[in-house]
Amino acid sequence: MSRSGRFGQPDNRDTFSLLVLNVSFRTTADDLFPLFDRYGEVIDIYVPRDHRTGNPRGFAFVRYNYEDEAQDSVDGLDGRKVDGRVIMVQFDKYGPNAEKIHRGRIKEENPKPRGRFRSHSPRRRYQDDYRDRDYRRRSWSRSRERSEQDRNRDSDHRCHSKTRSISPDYDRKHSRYSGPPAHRSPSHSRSPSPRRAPSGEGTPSRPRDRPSPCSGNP
DNA sequence: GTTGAGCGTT
Repeated sequence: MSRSGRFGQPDNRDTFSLLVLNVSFRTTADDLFPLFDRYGEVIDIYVPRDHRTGNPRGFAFVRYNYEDEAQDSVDGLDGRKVDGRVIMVQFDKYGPNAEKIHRGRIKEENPKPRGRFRSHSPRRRYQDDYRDRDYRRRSWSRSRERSEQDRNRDSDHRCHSKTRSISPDYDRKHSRYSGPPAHRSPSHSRSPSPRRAPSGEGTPSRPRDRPSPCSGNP
């Protein structure tokens, strides 16, 4: 629940979401509530956190009922120092009302760029990013092939400097921690491990299946 | 425990 206390039911349909960037890691929704509530009625405030550490990511989302209040909040809180950090308030580009923001009078009512903190913030257009992001996702198929090649090359490069002085036994014992890069992914579904020793010899390594290019390659 | 461009959960 994004309710930070007395927040009612947030309506994503008629509400305007504001993105607050440059927020201190210690700043919470409760700290931003009195600040944004001054310029208008805050519907809801949400501060995304990291799933790994649980720490805030450094930005928050503020929802308003009317764009007027949102714009007023942006004009008033944008560039304001909060918790010793200068925050940047701007409209979200992913919200349902993103189009209204672009075609709305928000842009017209702001003909004079304050140029206070936007000068050193060369943020790219999200429209292009959105398309670019989709393009990257489709390139994942080819990314896999490149991954194998890179890995192969890495193996070759390693046999020229390290594997040379290390015994296979030593590598095998420590191969569990420094060998497979997927040791950090507990998900079994993600790592099907297509190449696994069919014989239960108890040797995770496959010296026979994968001959060393150093010795078998003059 | 850290960090500093960016886009979010029941």
